[in-house]
Amino acid sequence: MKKFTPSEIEQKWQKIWDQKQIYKADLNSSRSKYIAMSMFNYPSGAGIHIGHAMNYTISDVMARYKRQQGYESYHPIGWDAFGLPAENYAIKTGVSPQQSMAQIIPSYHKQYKAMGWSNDWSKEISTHEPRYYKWTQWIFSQMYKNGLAYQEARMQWWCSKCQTVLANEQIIDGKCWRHDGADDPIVEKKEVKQWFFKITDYADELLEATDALDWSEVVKTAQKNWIGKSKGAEIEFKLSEGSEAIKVFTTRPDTLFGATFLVLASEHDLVDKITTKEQKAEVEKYVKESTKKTEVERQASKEKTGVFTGAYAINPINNQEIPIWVADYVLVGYGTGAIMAVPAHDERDNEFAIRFGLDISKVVDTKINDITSEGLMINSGEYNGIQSSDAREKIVADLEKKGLAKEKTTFKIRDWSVSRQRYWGAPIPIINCQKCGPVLVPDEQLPVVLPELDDYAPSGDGRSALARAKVWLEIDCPKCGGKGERETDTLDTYICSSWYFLRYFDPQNTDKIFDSTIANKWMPIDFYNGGDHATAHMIYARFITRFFHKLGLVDDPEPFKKFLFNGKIMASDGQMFSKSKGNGVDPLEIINQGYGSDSLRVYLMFAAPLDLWIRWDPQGVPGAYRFLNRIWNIAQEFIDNDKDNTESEEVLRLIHPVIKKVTEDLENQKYNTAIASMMKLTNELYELKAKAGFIGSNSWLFALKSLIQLVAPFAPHTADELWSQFGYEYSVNKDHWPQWQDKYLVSDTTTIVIQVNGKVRANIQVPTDSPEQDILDLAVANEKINTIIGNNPVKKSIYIKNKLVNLVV
RNA sequence: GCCGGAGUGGCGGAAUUGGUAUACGCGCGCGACUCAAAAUCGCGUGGAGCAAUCCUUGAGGGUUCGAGUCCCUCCUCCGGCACCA
Repeated sequence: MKKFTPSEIEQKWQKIWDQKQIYKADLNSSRSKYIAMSMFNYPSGAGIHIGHAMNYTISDVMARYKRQQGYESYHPIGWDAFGLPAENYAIKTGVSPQQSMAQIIPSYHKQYKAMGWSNDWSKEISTHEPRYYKWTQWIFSQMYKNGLAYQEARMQWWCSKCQTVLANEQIIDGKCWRHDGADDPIVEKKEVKQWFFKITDYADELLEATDALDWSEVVKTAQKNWIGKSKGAEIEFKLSEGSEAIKVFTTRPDTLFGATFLVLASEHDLVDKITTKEQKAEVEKYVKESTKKTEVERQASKEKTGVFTGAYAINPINNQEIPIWVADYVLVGYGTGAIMAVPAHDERDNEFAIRFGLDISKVVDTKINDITSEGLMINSGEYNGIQSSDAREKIVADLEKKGLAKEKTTFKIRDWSVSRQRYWGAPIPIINCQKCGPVLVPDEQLPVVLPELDDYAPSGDGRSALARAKVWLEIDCPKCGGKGERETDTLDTYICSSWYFLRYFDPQNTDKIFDSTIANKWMPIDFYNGGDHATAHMIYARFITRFFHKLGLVDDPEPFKKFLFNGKIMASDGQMFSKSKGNGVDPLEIINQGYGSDSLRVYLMFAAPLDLWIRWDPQGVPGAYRFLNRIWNIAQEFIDNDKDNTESEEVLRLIHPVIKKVTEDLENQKYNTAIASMMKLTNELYELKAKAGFIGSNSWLFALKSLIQLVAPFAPHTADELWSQFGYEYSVNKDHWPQWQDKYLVSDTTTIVIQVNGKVRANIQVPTDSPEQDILDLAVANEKINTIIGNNPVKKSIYIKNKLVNLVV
């Protein structure tokens, strides 16, 4: 009897898979397509850890399962290579990021292959290669040409450690996402000229399409909140003096009679113009201080702050003169950067009014403790007595006739800032001409190749290291031929990752970003998973795909048909894995201990439902190993034994329900219960073997063969080895999935539970589908039941077919 | 504060969606094999009780023949958003 030696068989099969290219997908195949993938990886010097092992195994199992079912299954591979870590490493060591990627990526190949992931290496891509980022730059050009890319000076979040601008989603608790430790600085604001993509143009359609997605609910909610649509009205308040007017956005126009003052954001354009001489010094001081303050500081002080401008505006509904204030609780980036304050019906305004002694006027009759709810209108002139929800529309309609209001919808989502003042990214294909301003690099001159440098540190003036690359930098304007300079900003790496899945279908194309015919055959991605990026990456990818859809490049506007937001794996002590804590677990270490990657894969997929966070259990892999070893041993026993041609219904009734269960569980990514049912089956086969010894029968062979097929997505090496030992044609990992037969799902006898008053008292064996009366007779006749019921008459009985009977006495 | 999700043995977790609660695994205990250990195999394992039996899905109440599952009140934990007008 052969021993189970994962280290031998895993290497053997990895070699064979490589040689025979079993996982190479034929993109033009006439089979039905299936594509499963996890978010691609950022290659770092540290290599993969157990969290990656979990992520990538999830999609590999799906890809393998579908491949076994006969689909043309594509499990692509690529690298998200641009970004700060490689650049920081380059700054420290002088080794160029290009060079370190050339070293790191091959070492990742080894790790990925050791995990037994069924990637198609022939179509590998990496975002840092010019042949890839040529098309990242092309996307920028297309955005520009379609009016969706623009440049604007804005106050931006700035990380003094990275020396770069940060997007909102890169700020965690007021600190840079890469520098969020206790000693790290809080992000600052700095005025920088930035390139933006107009994602706000797509806000509505992104939101509309969210509900229909087959995605983890948490992610859909997060995206909806992020887009943050609210319907309301824009209302114009004329100033008491002068011709200026202030527009405010409100979702509660019904409370307009209660608007007793206006508040402008510190950065609002009119602050300067309207402030009176007397108030000027105080306002200027306040504005200066509050713009310097970071988000954290603003939130930290719960006390509302603000200052009176000295100016007044006219409430358009009742012509009352109300004061205009400046306060930092009003945000410049949302709505119009100005609000009408209704202290009677808004908690923040209420707090502010109390602090500064401003008028509070109740205009909706609400419950005492709930000032923000709806009710009947009061103190509102002709609108008194009607529902506030009706007044909302009426007031807007009435003011609209006078040109003082209109219905308006606003969004929380901001345009996507895509400029980074860093070296290691795709250069923005723009030439800044002294005469013409920014001019697009002509498409035929793409890619703008990133030059290798001696020093990769940012130039300190806010520009990237590219500002020092003289030869590269200086270039004539493509429009007028005059002197120009290349843009030194590079593109946010989120752009690289927002379209990579499409390049998987045509990775070598030098003429087009991808061939639409192939892409349309393969899109959308059938299965996508990851444990991060519920908003940023997942929204950007949707945005870019929708943009491509409008360009006519893809038919389907949504990229990911199914998205699983999986949980993460933590250290045994409940902390996150981290290098500094030294609590990391290296998958290769587990594999090399002799357990093999199959056991690791089984453990990771068995430990819990995939959306749950799990703790690393050192006993888990040995447990999974034991299970595979049991399959191995029972298979060896069959091989070593004499065969007969007998059939056993008992065996078939064990295996067929498991085939059904595992198939259905895989469809729903319920891997843990799929594995549990295979473990249970294995145990039952052992029991049966001890009891009745079916080892050499046809049915036994069928059961073992099916079990090997079922376990193959999780333990592909072990499965292929046993498959070949059974003498079947290479490979179980392609086109071999068992089919269950319904006739073996039901047994001819069933256990019926007998309850008395809802409590389980006995169970009886009866022929399946017995008539109700037979069951009731048997139940009442049952000795144990009889003693419980005694002389009490059965008042009522409930019978659930083939399950239970409940006697009420 | 708001929006999600979840509380089940010593632990990770099952439960056909209202029908035998604790599947499967880990851990633990006992036994077989062994000079011994490991590995492997077998048996046991929610709690209380000698037992019959009783109790048990965060707490309390309700609906029902029957509730982990549905409804109400409360508590705790996790995740996301957070002065978004």
